[in-house]
Amino acid sequence: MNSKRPLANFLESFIHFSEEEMNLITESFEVEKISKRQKLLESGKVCKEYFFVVRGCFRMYGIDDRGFEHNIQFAAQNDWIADISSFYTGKPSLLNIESLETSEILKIHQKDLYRLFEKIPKINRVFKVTIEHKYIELQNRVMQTFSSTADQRYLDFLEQYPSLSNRLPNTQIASYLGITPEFLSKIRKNLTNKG
Amino acid sequence: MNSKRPLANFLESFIHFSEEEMNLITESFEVEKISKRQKLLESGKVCKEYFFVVRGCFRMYGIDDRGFEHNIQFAAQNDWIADISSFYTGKPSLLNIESLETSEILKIHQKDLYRLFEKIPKINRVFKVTIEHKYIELQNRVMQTFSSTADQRYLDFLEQYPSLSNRLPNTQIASYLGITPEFLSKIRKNLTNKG
DNA sequence: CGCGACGTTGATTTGCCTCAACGATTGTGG
DNA sequence: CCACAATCGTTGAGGCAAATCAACGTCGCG
Repeated sequence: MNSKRPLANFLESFIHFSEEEMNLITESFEVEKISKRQKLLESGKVCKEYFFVVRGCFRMYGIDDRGFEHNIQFAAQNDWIADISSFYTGKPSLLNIESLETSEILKIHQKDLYRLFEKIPKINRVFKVTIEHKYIELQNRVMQTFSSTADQRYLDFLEQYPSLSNRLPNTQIASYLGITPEFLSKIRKNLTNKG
Repeated sequence: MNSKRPLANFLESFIHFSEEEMNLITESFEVEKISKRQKLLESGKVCKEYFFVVRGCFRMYGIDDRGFEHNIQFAAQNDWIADISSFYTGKPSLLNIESLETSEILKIHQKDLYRLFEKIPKINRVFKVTIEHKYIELQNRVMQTFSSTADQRYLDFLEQYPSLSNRLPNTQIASYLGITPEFLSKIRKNLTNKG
């Protein structure tokens, strides 16, 4: 199946898998086309699936007491997304996952993933490394949030995620940075005046 | 060795290890007494060791451009601490790890940990779960930072980490919450007036 | 004892939010 | 293919949460 090629490539970039192993893996995933603004996970439900993004873009976000949304992370092609907290604890998720573009994903159900972990233990490593990456990202983000003002964080975002900042609406970027869209607009105005 | 007992208990709470396995594991760790304000890791150096806290308390923190410190996380007894980012990438750390009390730790060198991963693969699971916990903690923290004001975050901290909030100086808690000690003091005053 | 870390308080400033209003752009159904 | 709604980006006036700066009291400890 053609849309499973990116997953195979992604996995191979970590460890080599035999053809048999790779078949077992890719067969455990299901292709799905996702329209814009479609939800993969809704808060209150348990996250039972892990998603690999083949093409398109997603955001994971929470909603606070006053009804405001806050983006926790984005995921574009060749990235993974799931509410790890809910997935591993089995508790209802506090977060939502939603597409920001027409997208295509590969999804694997929890029980199939656990079966893969048993049958092909070395695939554990891929998921361990993936979480480590996301952990590091969050750690940097906490540090950055406490260290710098919003305009610096915006500049850092542009530099760190050029491919994302091109395609995302500013409202989504503002939500990720923890500021209002209005204030981001003012930051952008200031920057063009200077640059 | 008596001070390795807590580690053995911790590991057993996840998976069972044979006596032989457990010996191999505990022998890979070295006991170390740590005095107050002693550093286990200094920014600029590569984090080559993973630490298990037997007793006492530590903080991991970064220093921003203006010289201000920001606490990323605390670790008390039965918790792990290391700069995972530096440990796994091999790059110099941006963070510091420092004791806040007289403490006792078990430390394992990277090469010994990797040897354990090979010889006793199932121990991987313990470290995977540990990182997942810390990932979830960070995720909640980002969400909380963007959602609520400092007094709410302070109350949440008291509730979530009662054993830490008892023993930590308020300056350290303020640094963790991302506010100044002065402002935390004002928050506390307001709360006592109300309560 | 005297020094350094810690906690507190007040006056002032600032980064960012709130609310309201208004173009521009996109998209969607008739 | 146009009309209209919805989303997005911008601008301005005013307000609030938290920082800054400075001063001072307390406590533990070498």
